[in-house]
Amino acid sequence: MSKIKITLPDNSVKEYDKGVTVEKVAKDISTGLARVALGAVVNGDIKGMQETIEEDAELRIVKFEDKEGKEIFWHTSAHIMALAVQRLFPGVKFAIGPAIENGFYYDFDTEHRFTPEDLEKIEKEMAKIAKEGHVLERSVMPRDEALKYFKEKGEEYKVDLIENFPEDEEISFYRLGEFMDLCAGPHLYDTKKVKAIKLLSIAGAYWRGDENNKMLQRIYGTTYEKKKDLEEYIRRLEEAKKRDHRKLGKELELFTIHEEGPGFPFFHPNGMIVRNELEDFWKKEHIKRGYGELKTPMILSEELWHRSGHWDHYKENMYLTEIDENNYAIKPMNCPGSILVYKSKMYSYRDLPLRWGELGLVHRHELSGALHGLMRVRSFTQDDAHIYALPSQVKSEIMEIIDIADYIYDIFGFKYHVELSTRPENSMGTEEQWDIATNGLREALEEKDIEYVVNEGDGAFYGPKIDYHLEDAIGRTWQCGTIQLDFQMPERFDLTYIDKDNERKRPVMIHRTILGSIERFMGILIEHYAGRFPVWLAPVQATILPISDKFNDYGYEIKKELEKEGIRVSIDDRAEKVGYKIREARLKRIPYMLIVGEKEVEGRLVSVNKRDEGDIGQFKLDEFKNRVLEEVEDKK
RNA sequence: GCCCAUGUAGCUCAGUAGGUAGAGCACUUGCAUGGUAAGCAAGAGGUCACCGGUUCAAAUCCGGUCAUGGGCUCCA
Repeated sequence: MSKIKITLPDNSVKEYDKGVTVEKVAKDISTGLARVALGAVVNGDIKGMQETIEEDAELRIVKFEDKEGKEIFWHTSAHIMALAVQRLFPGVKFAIGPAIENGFYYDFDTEHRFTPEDLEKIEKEMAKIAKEGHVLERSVMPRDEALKYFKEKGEEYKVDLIENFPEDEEISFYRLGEFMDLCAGPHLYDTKKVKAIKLLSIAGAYWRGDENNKMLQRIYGTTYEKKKDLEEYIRRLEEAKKRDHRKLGKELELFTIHEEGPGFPFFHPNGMIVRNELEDFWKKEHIKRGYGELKTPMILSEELWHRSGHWDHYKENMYLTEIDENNYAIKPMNCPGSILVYKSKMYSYRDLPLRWGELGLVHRHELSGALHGLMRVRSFTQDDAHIYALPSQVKSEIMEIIDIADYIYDIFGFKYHVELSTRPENSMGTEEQWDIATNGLREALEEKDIEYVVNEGDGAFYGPKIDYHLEDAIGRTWQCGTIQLDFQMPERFDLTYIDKDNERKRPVMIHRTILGSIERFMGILIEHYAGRFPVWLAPVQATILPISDKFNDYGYEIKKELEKEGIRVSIDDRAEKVGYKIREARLKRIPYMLIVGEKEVEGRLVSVNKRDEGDIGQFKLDEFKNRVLEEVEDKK
């Protein structure tokens, strides 16, 4: 048997027989790591304890705290759940069961409808299996044998999976007790480490995520090594729910959504303040950067949408209407409107690039089941802009947009990730145009040194795009900013400029948003700040709380003073105790409370209570004024 | 759109083996004039989402509709 050299975590090198298991190597590590080992990273690949090492390698032990460790742990947990389901509900067919971000799921096909009570039963069975301490046994089978095995068992989904594997590969299996599953691993050595189990929800999911396929039943769960960690996770989930923008939106009187208009949000006075502040900020930043502003109509003739390609590629999502027996559509996008403005005159190459922004209200028919608070609605305002550029200007324009996005997201303190979305199936244009456009975006990203993931086939029908994804309170990500490069619309609408050589040429069009939609962005902002908006966005910036109604007059006096400076200030003149008023102001997340009583009237002072900080002392009215104005100016 | 769950006062929720509803907060009024997270008391407020069926009787059982929530992206 040939020998291989393995470098261990303490940098010592040991010699082993080729094909040694990770388990064996782990046991040789003297530091006690083997006890906590869930697997190992070997030459960059994660391996379970059962797997073998075939060549010289560097080995790093993986613990639960590591990303890879959780993956192994939850993957094994999915198998434990599958075994539990097999025991309790014989005849269930198995689809797939991966580890996900905070746990795992498994998809099942059965006539039986799983209920919450079933989840409890399954949980108990899982605990039993974990305790039984089964070792997960890895094995391999040739492809045709594996196919035969699953065909005989009637496991049609496993058969489907294998049929889509490369022809000549061996198929690996893991056996957990009586449950034998098609599986690449890696897995825990045995089930004993799984100590805390919680099944979270039952959901429908299409086989292979395709709505033409059968809908399976998916059970989500999570597991931990320690009970305490599971409790901590559940507590975090509950905390996050408290900052749900739908809950805060109602509590802070920002917006509501009614049965009478599903997906069509109503903004209340408080919400409009946040919205208007955001929009004003947006406008100022864009004027600084050479943008002009447009406002184009919401209803435009059907014929226009045929020309733009939306009719063929986007009709499903459009609302249609009729005026004087002619067909019209409510705009789902702003670009055709912008294009009509462009076409209203002739341009020289000297005029380009043209940058035109539009806070454009669009309507899209989203699937009813996809609606979600402000995050996914049927009418929303895009902070859109279209840039008409010479081909030679495209890259610098894209880089400029990347800079704006950075600048704006940074003000709110957002973390985001970037995706590059490539050509979708149902799209316009030639392969070559798409390549040039996609590479253009890629180069800009790389030149800016921005990390991105490629999202194959998710581009717009007219061009590839760079997307900015922001996180909500519970870690779901939502696309906000987007930069799309478009050679199609200029072609379709015959957009031109006159170049140096006196020839008519085609400009390139860039579609872009930064906030994405005002609605979605506000939703994310609400969750990001947990309703505690920074002073410049807060619907009410300061509230005056007289100690008793004897001091209401003074309260109204200073209210007037502050309003003169444009500070949004309210007064609570009810005959309530100050403790009561403070409680209410806190629940409204008002940044400053100004408490006024006898002491303050005498010295023309305000006693200031700052949100999250409490009493910060007495201020002269002017001092306080300046403090707030500076904070508004600073934005952060 | 599809799967599952849910829908009782403005909000959070209780309730009924089928006999037309209850709490706390909020709201109104009165008393209390109180210095940093809920003062006391009284009052008002609901076609129990909507439509239909079963029944002497339906908020409760059955069916449908609408809306909301979670999921349908994570690839053995």
